[in-house]
Amino acid sequence: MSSFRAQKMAKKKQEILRSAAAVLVEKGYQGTTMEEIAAKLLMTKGSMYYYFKNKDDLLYQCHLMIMEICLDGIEKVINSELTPVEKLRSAIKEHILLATSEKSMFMALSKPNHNFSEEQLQEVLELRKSYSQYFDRIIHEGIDKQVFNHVDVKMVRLIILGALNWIQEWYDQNGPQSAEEISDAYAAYLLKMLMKENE
Amino acid sequence: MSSFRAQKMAKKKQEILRSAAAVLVEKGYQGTTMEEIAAKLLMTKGSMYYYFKNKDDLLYQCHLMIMEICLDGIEKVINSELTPVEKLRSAIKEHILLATSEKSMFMALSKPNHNFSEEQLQEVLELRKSYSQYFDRIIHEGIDKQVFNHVDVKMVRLIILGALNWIQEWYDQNGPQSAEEISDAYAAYLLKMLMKENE
Amino acid sequence: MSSFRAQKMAKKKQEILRSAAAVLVEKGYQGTTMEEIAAKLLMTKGSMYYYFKNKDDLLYQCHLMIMEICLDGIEKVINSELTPVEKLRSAIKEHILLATSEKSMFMALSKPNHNFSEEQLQEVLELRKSYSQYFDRIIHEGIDKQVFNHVDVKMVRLIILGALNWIQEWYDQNGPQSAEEISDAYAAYLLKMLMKENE
Amino acid sequence: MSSFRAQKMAKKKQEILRSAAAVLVEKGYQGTTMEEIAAKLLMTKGSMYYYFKNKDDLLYQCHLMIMEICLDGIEKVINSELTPVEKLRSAIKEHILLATSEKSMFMALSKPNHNFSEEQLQEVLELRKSYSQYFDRIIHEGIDKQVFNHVDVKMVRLIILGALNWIQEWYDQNGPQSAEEISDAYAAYLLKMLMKENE
DNA sequence: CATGAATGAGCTTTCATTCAT
DNA sequence: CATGAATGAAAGCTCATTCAT
Repeated sequence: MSSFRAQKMAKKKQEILRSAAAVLVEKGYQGTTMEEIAAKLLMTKGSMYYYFKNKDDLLYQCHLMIMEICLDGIEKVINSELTPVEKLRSAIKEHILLATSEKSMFMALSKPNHNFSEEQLQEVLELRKSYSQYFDRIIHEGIDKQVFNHVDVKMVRLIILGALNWIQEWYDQNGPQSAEEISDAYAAYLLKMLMKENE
Repeated sequence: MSSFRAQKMAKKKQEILRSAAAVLVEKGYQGTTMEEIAAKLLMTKGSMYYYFKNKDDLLYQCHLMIMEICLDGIEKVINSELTPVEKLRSAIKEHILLATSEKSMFMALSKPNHNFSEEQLQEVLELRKSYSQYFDRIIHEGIDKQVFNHVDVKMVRLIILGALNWIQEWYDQNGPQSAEEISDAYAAYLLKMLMKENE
Repeated sequence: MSSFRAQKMAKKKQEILRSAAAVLVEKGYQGTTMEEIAAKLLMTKGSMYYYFKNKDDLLYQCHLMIMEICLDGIEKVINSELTPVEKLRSAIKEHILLATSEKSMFMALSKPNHNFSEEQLQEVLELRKSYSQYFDRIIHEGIDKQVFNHVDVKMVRLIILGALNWIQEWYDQNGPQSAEEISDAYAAYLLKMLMKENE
Repeated sequence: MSSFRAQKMAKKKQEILRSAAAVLVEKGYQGTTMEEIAAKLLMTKGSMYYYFKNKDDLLYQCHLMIMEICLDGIEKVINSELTPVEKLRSAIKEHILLATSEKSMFMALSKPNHNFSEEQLQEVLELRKSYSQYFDRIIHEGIDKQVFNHVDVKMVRLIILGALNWIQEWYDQNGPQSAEEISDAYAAYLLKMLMKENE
């Protein structure tokens, strides 16, 4: 069956994407070289062109992969039976855990690169939008159920995601705070923007 | 007077830095070329080496300039007679206004580049730290005066600055919200994290 | 076998070095461009970076190669069964033949370049010293065997090597004197500085 | 009188030439920059174009100046009342003294640069030839007067000049041997090639 | 006259990409 | 499939040269 081959290829692709993401995070788009990505996998530069059309394609797929992981995470939250408060708390924690876990390649996400084709760019933005909308949905749900204040949903979501995305800029694996602690604190403070002020 | 010449040179340097910052924001460090910076000023790339030792130097000075502008802004706030609440609100607004105004070259600030010499990196980090500390000071003042809750100052400050810095990622000059509106909303919501919960 | 690949690469490296040496002789260090070295081999300058880290590295290896050829030549002479007189004559002839033969890239040797790293410079100077010392050894042997006068060995050696090295400055492949004739004459005259003056 | 101006200009030219020669010796033709030459004289790059048409011109004149100094030296020797032996000894000493004296810019002489115009090149070669011929003349005189052996004059002269010119490659102002000692030794050994072998 | 400023040609170097084997 | 080797476009940088002031 050709599906065996296809599967094997998909595995390899994933491997490459992971390696690429790691370099991407550290060096940025233009600073990431095919050589370096390949080296991490004990491959040669040339080989990667069997799996990906070109560098842009590779990095594009990299984006997709990361976004999918994120979306998987939040979808699980959305579909759970939690209260809005707990959902938002979970979503925040999930995001931070992903963003700080070693394999996280989140940073690669900022500024989806200009080298992307219009089509690719649209796809990435679409996924981002989906992700945002999941947050919006949680917030709306909270407002509807009257546990959250009547806020400007978009603004609050932008604040939350901004705060979350900034974490990679300063997070240090060996720093004093664990990802766990950070996510607890963040969830607590950010929820204050939303919660009705009586207890 | 030689100071005249020097002044003229300084002016030109500033011009270049501004141009550099603009490109930097759009293309990122590695994506920024001397050619492009120069082209915006109708200069040739060769000319830029009359003013700056090399690309790294140029971009380093770029960082310094931006940071100084930011620091000037917040220092004015700090030294004002405002209440802590108003100070924080002002600092947030100031930051957003700077970050969204045409002169904003804020984005250039993320990930101070790896090409910086150790010395340069230290200097940049030092300035960033100063900026952060000003926020911390305002928060502390609020806590001392019992208008703010007893929060983890560092965490809250990271949330605030994260939210603020993320604005450049989505802010669109021609978008529906003015910088003014955004800053009002941001200030309002972010302050909720801090304010005592009685009305 | 990987040794096959390695060997092929070594061959190519040698080819490049030879080309480099030729240009080096004609244009001097700073005047030598990667482009020109490559052009002679119908390659592109970019390709050369597959074989050598950079221009300095290339030219450094060039030095090493030439010195090794020289050292091989004189070592054969040193280890022969010839009398000191014949050894010196042979060494002189060998040097001139090498210096004038098409493979001569001798001139490249003058003024080992300032771009060399301290380490590289030391290595080159070390090899030069070895070469000089071989001449010294022959002279000493002649003195010990009482066929040469009691001379200041260093001075005489400097005179000899100076005279030899200068040949490239004026030697013309198509000139009236063959390398053979030149080397005969040089050997004869230079030996006069050393020979005992009896019959 | 315009001759006053002319004289002043000539002085300045000489100054520049001296500075240029110094740099030339150390860095080689391509390695010498107008900037560096100017810096040594506390001038600016641009100013030098008032005195010299371009870099090649400057370096050409540099050659001329040096050659003239050399020629002056040997002409004095030639026209003296010394014996051929003494003349040759003097010429050798003179050359070495010039070549090692701090102001010596001899090294600049090797490989008159390819950037010279045909005309300039001819002129330089002409002067060199003159210099060589003076040596030839001394040798011939010695042969005629039967104090020198019947040698191949050209060969011997090439050996002598080669040995002399090589000195700059290794001479070190602070080395163990003084220029005086070196020139004594060189003169003594080189003369042995020529002297009749009886006493 | 001297110079500050600008220019542009030319160099070294990097790197995505290709392709024969 | 994988890779060694080559390519060429583009970048950073240097420097001789020019010119208005």
